[in-house]
Amino acid sequence: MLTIDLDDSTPLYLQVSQGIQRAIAGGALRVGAKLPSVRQLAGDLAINLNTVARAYRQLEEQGLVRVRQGRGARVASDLVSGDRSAAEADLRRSLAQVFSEARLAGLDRMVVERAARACLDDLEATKERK
Amino acid sequence: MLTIDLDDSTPLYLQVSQGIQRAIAGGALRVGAKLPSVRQLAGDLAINLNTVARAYRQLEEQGLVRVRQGRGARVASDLVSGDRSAAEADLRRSLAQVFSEARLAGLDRMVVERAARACLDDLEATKERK
Amino acid sequence: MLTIDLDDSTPLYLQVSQGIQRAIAGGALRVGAKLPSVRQLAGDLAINLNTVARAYRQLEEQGLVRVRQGRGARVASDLVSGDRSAAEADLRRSLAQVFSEARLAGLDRMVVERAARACLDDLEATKERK
Amino acid sequence: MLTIDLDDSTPLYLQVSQGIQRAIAGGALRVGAKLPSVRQLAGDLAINLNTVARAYRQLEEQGLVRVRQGRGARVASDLVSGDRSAAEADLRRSLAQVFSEARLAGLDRMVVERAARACLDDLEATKERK
DNA sequence: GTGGTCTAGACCACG
DNA sequence: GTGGTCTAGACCACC
Repeated sequence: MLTIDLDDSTPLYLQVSQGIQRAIAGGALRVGAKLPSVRQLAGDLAINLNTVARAYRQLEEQGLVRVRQGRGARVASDLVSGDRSAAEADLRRSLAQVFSEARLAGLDRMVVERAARACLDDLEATKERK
Repeated sequence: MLTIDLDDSTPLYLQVSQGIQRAIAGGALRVGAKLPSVRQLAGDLAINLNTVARAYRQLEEQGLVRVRQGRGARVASDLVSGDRSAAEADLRRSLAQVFSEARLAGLDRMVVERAARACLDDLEATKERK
Repeated sequence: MLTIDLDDSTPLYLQVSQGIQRAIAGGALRVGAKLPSVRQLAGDLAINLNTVARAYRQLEEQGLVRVRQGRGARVASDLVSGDRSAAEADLRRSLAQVFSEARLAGLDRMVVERAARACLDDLEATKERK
Repeated sequence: MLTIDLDDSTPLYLQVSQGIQRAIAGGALRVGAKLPSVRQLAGDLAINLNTVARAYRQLEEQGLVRVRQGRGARVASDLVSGDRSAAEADLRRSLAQVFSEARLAGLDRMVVERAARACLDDLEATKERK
């Protein structure tokens, strides 16, 4: 579920933290769920321990995860604090770029719309089964 | 229409090339249209000349723009080459991340859907007037 | 009066020992007073027995507390040994940091001064009633 | 002005970031001022480059510093965002602990008061000379 | 030249 | 056994 792609230019620690973010947003990781240990996850993903630690630190700073010395990390929340309208502006900016790239790549509007709907549905899927 | 945000951590040259990509995708810049000169754009945006040059070089590598010595740069195409299905996979990956972030920020599904629709409509708007 | 905050990143054993230190400094626990047993306090605070034991050990090393096998722990002193001028240097270093953080957080000088006075007063309050 | 104490159990990266925080709070580093480069500061303090980088990253996350690729770091603000009343609660908690330690070390109230006043004065000193 | 990322490996602190 | 810190050194991205 959490995969890393060495050919992706996104920093590894971001690939890790974003993967966990998606799992939290989608409900695969509920509040209170335990995350794998830094060492374990580093081993599974075949990346360095410090890289995973940095990802966890970032998630903790966002308030999504709570790390406790010697007791591992748990999901603390499924909401990040911050300005709602700023978030919406960010969303629009990101979507404008993503959609532009898709259209330039030759995907027509219908394909893009379908992909968007599918992604949104995926996101809710696990959540509903609560 | 092309703006630079120095507080955005996105590299300057990417902000430039992405802005031009969006203009091409949205039809504001049609095939054959002349781009401002490197020197001029650098002056307008108050950034380094090399930074703009790098953005143009990137666009040329994508095949969107054709730069000719001494005669400026023109839009060469509104399609980048590349595998269609790879593009769709990229799109889904990007959307999954963008939507996750929006949901974690507290935006509900309806707001996200509306934003997506609005962005897609914006993208077509200019194009239709062809 | 002694509370544990699991969301505080301060190690649990330090939260315990510091709480007892404050009680001794403020006179709530006088020299000779009996401390709760390790087992009892661990139960009350719902934390591990070893954690409390470690706090007591630290207090004993400072000379504030004397633990006697099978007879519990008592306050041995309300003074820690050590260089007076070193303590003053420590105090200044700590205050410089604490005040800086307060000012950066937007608290103005008057608020900070009032808080300092209030804390000092609190500390003496119980003591005076000796 | 910024010194590192290897005998202090405070993590090095925190010693660095706190030192810079104090300089900003005290006005020694005004908004817009350039910080030394990561490499330079690491060299001056004889610590590892990554340790300084982590301190800078932390300051950037707090919004006090703005780091720009290839162009170094500058002071972005002398205020951290956050709840004012939470900051005051933090202040009181910190002061309670610091004052307790001072009293236990044998410093009498007058000495502590004088130290507090001196620290506050120091903090304002540079600022006033604006 | 600037900062960013990643690795490898060691040691410590915590519960 | 958990995470935290620090180091050393390499390579890359940016302007």
